[in-house]
Amino acid sequence: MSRNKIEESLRSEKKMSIIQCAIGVFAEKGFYSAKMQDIAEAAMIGKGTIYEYFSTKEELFLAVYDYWMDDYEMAMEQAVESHFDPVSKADALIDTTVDFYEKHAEYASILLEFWAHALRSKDDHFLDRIRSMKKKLELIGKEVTQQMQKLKLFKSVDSASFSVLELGISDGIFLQWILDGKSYSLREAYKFRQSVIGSGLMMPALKLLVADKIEKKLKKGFLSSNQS
Amino acid sequence: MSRNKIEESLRSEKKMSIIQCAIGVFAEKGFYSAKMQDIAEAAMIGKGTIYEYFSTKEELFLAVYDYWMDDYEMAMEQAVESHFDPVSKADALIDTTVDFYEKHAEYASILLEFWAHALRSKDDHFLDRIRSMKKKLELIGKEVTQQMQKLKLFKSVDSASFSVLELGISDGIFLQWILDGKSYSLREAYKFRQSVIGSGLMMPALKLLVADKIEKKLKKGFLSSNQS
Amino acid sequence: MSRNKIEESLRSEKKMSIIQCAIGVFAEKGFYSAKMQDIAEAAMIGKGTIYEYFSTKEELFLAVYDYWMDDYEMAMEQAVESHFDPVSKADALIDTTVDFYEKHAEYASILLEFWAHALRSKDDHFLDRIRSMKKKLELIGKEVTQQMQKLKLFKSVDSASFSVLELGISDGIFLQWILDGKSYSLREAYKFRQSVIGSGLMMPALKLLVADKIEKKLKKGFLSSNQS
Amino acid sequence: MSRNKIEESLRSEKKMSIIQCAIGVFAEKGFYSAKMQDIAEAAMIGKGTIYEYFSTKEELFLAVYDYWMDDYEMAMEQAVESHFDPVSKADALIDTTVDFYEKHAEYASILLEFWAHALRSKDDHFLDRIRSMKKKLELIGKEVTQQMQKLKLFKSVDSASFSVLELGISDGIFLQWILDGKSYSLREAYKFRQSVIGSGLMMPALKLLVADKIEKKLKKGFLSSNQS
DNA sequence: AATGAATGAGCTTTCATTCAT
DNA sequence: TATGAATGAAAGCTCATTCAT
Repeated sequence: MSRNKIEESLRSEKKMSIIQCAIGVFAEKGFYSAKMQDIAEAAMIGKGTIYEYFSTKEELFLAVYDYWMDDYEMAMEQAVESHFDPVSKADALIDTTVDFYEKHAEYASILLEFWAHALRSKDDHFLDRIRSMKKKLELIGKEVTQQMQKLKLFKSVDSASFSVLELGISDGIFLQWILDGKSYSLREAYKFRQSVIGSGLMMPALKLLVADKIEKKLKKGFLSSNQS
Repeated sequence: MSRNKIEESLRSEKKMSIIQCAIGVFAEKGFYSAKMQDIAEAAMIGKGTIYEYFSTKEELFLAVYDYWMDDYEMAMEQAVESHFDPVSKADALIDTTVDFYEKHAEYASILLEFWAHALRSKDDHFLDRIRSMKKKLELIGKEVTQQMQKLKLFKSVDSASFSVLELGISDGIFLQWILDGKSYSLREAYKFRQSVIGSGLMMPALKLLVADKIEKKLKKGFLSSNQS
Repeated sequence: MSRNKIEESLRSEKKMSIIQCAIGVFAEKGFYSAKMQDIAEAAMIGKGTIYEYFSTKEELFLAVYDYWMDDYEMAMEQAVESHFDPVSKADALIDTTVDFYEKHAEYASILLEFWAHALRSKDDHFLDRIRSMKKKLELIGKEVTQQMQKLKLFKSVDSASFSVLELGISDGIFLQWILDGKSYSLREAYKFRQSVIGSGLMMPALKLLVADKIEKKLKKGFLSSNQS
Repeated sequence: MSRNKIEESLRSEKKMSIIQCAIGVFAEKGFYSAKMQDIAEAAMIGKGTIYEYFSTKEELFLAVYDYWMDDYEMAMEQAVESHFDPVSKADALIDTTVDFYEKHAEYASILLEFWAHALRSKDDHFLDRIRSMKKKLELIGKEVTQQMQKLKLFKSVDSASFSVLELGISDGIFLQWILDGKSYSLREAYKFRQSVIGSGLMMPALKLLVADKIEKKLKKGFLSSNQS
């Protein structure tokens, strides 16, 4: 590696370190109550040093979001790529999402605040990031849905609409879970959701195979604490 | 009405007026960027006067949320009470929700911010309000679901879990709709959701009646702009 | 006086009080080293209060300059108006200038800094003030010069150019006096200047009357400390 | 040249290069707004390198002033030395001054700021430089004046006072010229000044020779744009 | 009750200076 | 010698809150 590249890499590493520290502070205090001082202290650097890497607090906030979403996106992409049949893919996507959300549950407030920020911000910078992320996820969902349909596993349904709906449901469940104080299993909630939806969209062929399991799941719900 | 009561009533009216003006300001600027001065100006009163009714900015923010949620709650309660059969009730709930969300779309960022605020706040004040609201809505959902099941319209499903899921889905769809720039019809998205879920949970008796309609809806999706 | 006017007047008074305190601080420390805190302390008010009257530090600086120049301008106008013959007017103008400069000698650095600021400032706000002030003084000088010429006391000279020159000379002498540590009498320096110039521009009629006096003045100079 | 001397010389050269670059930056932005970074960039060296040559920003500012004044002083000394008769010397001094000021007009704000700085500075460091410079120029002026008197070209006038006055006038005219946006010829203004003063101090012998020219100059002034 | 002038804690951001390399 | 990453003191400005009227 050339001298230049090493420096570049060091710089990038330090940037990451700041971002990681910032995540914790933003999550705990929120964008406005998080002070640059706090973040600097968390990263054990001088206040001014942050400004060597990010020109404003807002930019750092954006970087935090990006860092996080890149992580999620990569995980999701890997999930689809490592499976061949769409049913496994769908399962893997849910698993990945649940893993991610469970791991980052404490940072949920950042997500909410970021969305709020984006909705209000004059420039579309923030909103654009969110939408570009959503587009990618919608695409993944759409493809899996279409594969399901091709294999006659799913009824005929507008795959784009369904993908958007799925995304909304996913965020919605996560949100409830957080607001409910994580008092139940997020994974079970996702599976329950899958049962409800699957129950409606599966073609008879597939349905027969899993009908019993689904029926049981529906009856059981996800609120009882001891899940099998 | 006694002298005292009249005064009390006047006081309450003024409080409402402040809240109503505050909603707009909070929605536009967000909690932190909204200035007490802005709110005072919007309400055409002096800055100090706000403090006669609310002791801090945070308390006013809380009042704004309460005011809003009370509205929603009342509308929802009225929706269930004015219908007898559960199917109409379910339809009415959706209608009410869509009406409410469409009407207050511009205030969505408050909701997000409030949630974020609540998740972070040391005291559970904020979170408690949210949960108490959620409990009420979950109860309504649970009852309707149980009625559906009693009438053999719905499959056997844990009504509490289902109600929680429904709430999450509802918020999730709204959120996507907002983040997507309200580029499609919120009502159609809700109906699509209903078709997906209904398709899975309806008992054959009910299903036969609406199978065609549902099938069409699923095929069509909600993203095409000109909805019938 | 109406309620409104009283308030307006109080406000104006407070503004003046801030300006007066700011003059001292700006003079002592210079624009950049003068802290808003310092000025607030000098005025015995809170830091924030200054911002109720001036929106930025720069605006306060401008106000300080204006306050000062208005003073000077008024004194100069009064000087010309209270005399009828141009010779007395010229004497009065010099007296007024010397009085003013002697009184405000300690604030000279503000003047210099203001000029420097004006020369650099992107917007012509500052420069415009200076020029408008200069225009007024030039006009006064021009009129007196023309009156002198009309009365055949002065040789034929371009009155506008002469007025500009006089202004430059006036500022220049003041500047030297300050930089020389006020080691001689400013008034004597001005009179010396008047002798030098008068000696050149007076018509014989006037010259004869004052030739002796002028000659003495020129010989004596203004550097010897004990002036008669 | 010894190894040591060569290094010394190189060091000195680099110092000069920094000073020259600093002049431009100080002039454009002013002492406070000029950033060491800007200066480093202008000199195409690292920020830290400046500190190898100047221990503080203030010292660099001082060096800039010295560099500049040394230039002026040398030019003035050369002007007197290269002429023998005092009239030519006086003309040469004016020419040199005008040349210098015209060439460095853009740096005028530095001069003003430096003066302001000097007047305020606790230590007399800055003020001493200015005074030592002034002393040299006053001496030059005094000698020329005395030569004029010796040759009976000038009336009897206190040469020291006159020299101080001349210096003040010179700075004053320059200042006006700058503040007036250089809207007229600085050289013409200086010549006009010379006519006014010369007219008063010349002895009849010299006066007769140039009376016509002077009279014309006085009538014409220096404000009309197309000068002959 | 209603007001808005006054306040000062507290913020982000800047930048001269240092120092390890 | 030359560098520029790191630093933290410092300052302008904001705004929730207070309180005299």
